Amino acid sequence: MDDFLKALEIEGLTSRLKRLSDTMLYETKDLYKSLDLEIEPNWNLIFRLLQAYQELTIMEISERLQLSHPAVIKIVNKMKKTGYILTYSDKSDKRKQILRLSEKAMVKLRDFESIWEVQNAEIGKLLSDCPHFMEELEKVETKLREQNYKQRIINKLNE
Amino acid sequence: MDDFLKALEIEGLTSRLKRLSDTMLYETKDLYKSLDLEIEPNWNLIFRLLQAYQELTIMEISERLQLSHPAVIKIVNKMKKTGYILTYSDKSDKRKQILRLSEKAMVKLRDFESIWEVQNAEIGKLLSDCPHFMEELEKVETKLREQNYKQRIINKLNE
DNA sequence: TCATTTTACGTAACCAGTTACATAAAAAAG
DNA sequence: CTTTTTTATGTAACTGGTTACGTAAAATGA
Repeated sequence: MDDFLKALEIEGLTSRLKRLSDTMLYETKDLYKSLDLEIEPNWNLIFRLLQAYQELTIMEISERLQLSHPAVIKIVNKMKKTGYILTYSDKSDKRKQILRLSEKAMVKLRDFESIWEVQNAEIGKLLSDCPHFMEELEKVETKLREQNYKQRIINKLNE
Repeated sequence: MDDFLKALEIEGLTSRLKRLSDTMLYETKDLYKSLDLEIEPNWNLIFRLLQAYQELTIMEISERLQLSHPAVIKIVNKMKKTGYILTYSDKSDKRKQILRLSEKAMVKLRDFESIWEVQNAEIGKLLSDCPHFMEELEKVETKLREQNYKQRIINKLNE
């Protein structure tokens, strides 16, 4: 079966990126379910952040991951429900909720680290004959950070 | 602001792909809204398919785009509501719904083609110093088609 | 020809994101 | 001080995907 998105060349690119990212997401969910791991795809990001910084607020996570704050709230609420994250409110700024990893999280991390390692190795293999992929992805991200996609199109239309 | 996902290297890749694909999706929606165009991101895929094949069923679209059939039904229902798609049921197989572009779609397509052209040119520019991106993306897709991501991990764990 | 299996479509419930809006606390400005 | 603006968080409604399940028609096979 030929891939119509590929045949569209440039016009199919964003849909292919979405397809790839959705595939990774749903297969990873399925993987964790099969292995009976109490974790979701992308929770690793929060674990990694809190490993690196110990304590962070919702907004700090939101900025560092470049995710909207409601998205972070949703992830964090689930991780609180499973007992991986503890929160308390900042004494000097009562608006802020300070997040840190629980003892349970520290213990579970050992299991999680080993599966993440396998996943990373497999992704490495998928990229084994793609030596420019990461670097070129970064170039695209950088360009879009300098000027966003929508604005690029608007400017072009006004030329 | 440094990008934490980038710092995660391989481990941040799938989240970066999701972030990029979400960004393109939401900015494109926003773009069409600003321009008052009665179209959604990814409707172009259906337009292109029906331009190429004139008539297709839900399942044929689903296979060619590698999207689940409920996803196709949702897109197509919206496009029917805006009057771009006409349907009738196959005489010789009453299960099948045959889809084709309406006259309205053919007229609107002229406007849409011109904005898609600008979008494609801009994406081309984003990729201008990424000569391997499309080709390497395809390599990854091919590998995942040969054996899916989940199975790769499972196999590795059983080694 | 009739029972069984497969296929096409549809619906429901879920998921991970978004934007838009509300509220309360902190910071800035008068 | 007090008013105004900004910031941190939370909630609601929406979006474009998914899987799971149901149903009717077609194809298969005994």
